[in-house]
Amino acid sequence: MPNLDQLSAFIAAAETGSFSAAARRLKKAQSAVSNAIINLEIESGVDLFDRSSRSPTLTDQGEALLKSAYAVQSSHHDFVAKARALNLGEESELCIAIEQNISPQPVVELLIEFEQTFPFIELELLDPGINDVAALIRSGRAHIGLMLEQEEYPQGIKFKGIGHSRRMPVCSRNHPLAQLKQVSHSDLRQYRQLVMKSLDPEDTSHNRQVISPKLWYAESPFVIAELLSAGLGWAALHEAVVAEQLEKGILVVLSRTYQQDANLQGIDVVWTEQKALGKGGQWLLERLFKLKLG
Amino acid sequence: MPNLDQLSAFIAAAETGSFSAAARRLKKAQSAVSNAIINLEIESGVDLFDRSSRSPTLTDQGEALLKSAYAVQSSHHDFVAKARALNLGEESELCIAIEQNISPQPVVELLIEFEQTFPFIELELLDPGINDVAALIRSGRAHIGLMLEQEEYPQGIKFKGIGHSRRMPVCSRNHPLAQLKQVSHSDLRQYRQLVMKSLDPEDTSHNRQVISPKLWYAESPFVIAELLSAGLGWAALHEAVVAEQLEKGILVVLSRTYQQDANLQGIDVVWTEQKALGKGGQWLLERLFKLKLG
DNA sequence: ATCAACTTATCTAAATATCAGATAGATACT
DNA sequence: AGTATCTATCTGATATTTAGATAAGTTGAT
Repeated sequence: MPNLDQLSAFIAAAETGSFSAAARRLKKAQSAVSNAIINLEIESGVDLFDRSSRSPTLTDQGEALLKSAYAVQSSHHDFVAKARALNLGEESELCIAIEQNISPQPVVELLIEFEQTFPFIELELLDPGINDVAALIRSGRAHIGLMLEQEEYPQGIKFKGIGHSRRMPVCSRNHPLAQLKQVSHSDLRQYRQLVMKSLDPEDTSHNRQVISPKLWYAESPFVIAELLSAGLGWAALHEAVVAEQLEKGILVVLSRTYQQDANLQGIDVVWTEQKALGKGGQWLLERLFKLKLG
Repeated sequence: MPNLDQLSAFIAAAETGSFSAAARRLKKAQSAVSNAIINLEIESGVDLFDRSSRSPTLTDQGEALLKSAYAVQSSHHDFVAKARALNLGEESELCIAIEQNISPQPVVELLIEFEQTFPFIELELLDPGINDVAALIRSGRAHIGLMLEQEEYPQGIKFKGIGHSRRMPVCSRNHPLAQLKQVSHSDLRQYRQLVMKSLDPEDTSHNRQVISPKLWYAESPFVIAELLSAGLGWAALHEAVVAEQLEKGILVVLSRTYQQDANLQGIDVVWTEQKALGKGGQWLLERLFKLKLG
């Protein structure tokens, strides 16, 4: 039953220690504050102030309720602030998809700042497998994505390169390939190759990676890394995926006799202009453009 | 500017999917709900509902603001509930002092239930050294205490025994005393004794514990246990304090040739009736009476 | 003790906000 | 077409809130 004006009067009076001062702060008549607090006391059934002296002082119970009053007031401020943010063009939610092959760390650093700047935007993070980011953007499920570059994108998708990721053939340190000083294509062909494959059945980009005729597929590079760690086959994986296992010595990089320079793959920011981005999305996009990855 | 009635109307309409149904739930006229929501939309500057079809549906922005509206409403409910609790005789805060020699664990189990039963009472826990609980109760700093029994308590303090704690002479496993099969008083007198002493300079109860002429004092039994672990002297400590270090073998109990039965010391609940306890304090007191410690 | 300067409580009348009821127009379903 | 249900809007009645004036109390200085 107590309303927000009564709570504001209560808070102002508690902070200033005077009903009159509270009235001046709130730009209301003294009688308005006095009435508000008396009514609040009647409705809540609690004596909030001890008026025996000149300046009213909070009772113990008043002190306790003051904390709850602050809680109401601050959540109300949040409501108003969120409405204002929406009015100024902030979206209410933003979904970002970062392909698993790409290290999220530089983006996470941006997001720390994002959280401060746009406290009311709800953020969702997706980490799809290879080449699935574009589909998420296109369907509207995600608003901004980071993915390994493709030769062509679905219509309506915009993209911009922001760096590179190194891809390298790796296997378990116990794998026969790991015992060779240098491996050639014909060496690789003798063992099972694990290839990343998109969820999208139309996507055929994985075919360009095929070297060995003995193939298994997985959507997630992390699943592949696990298989490799268990000693199964070899795969071309990105540094972000295998950095930790290389560090620990579980996986090793194969030295190649061939195409030493084809191992750099571009990283693109992708988004769509069909659904216009809000203030938060624009801010994030601009920051992503300034990144230099790899 | 938006008020609580408008937020209630917003929430009810969002939940029922209809302004009319919301009005029925809130027992108001349909026009009241319609006005409330329209005014809320004007004041916040956000279109909350899409009215193009028969039943209004939340816009994305409305969905976002609904969450904030819930936050305001629930904190307001908390305010009202807290006021009601205070009215029904709950204190706003309760301070419990548990002497360090006593294991807090049985009380902690009670407090789990307390937190559910009295969610609005702020609880403070103190863990004073030996014999300082009574002073905290007497000064009003704490409302309920658990302490090792004393022969007499300050005036105005009420107490009730709820169990016992075992006190035993302990020292480091590397200490010379630990090498003896059995220790006598004259053995103990040869080494430094560490004694718990109250903060209160008037308190002389530590004198009754003195055996050795080589004395050091500490307020906290845990500090004494640390000194013992480092190999310094011996002390009579309670099981709650040294259980862990006995388990690990850092400290050992000395086998005595004397008074095998004087090692049980009573545990009292103490409180005062000068300041009447509220509902929460009464509840806790009754539960403490039912405990059987030791 | 007296006074000045400040408090809070209370009263009144006016301004304001809120509400229920009636009505009209729109939508969905039979 | 007909029925039921919905929302927006208008209107007058009701309730609440407000400012201003006033009374009475407190504080601290003179």
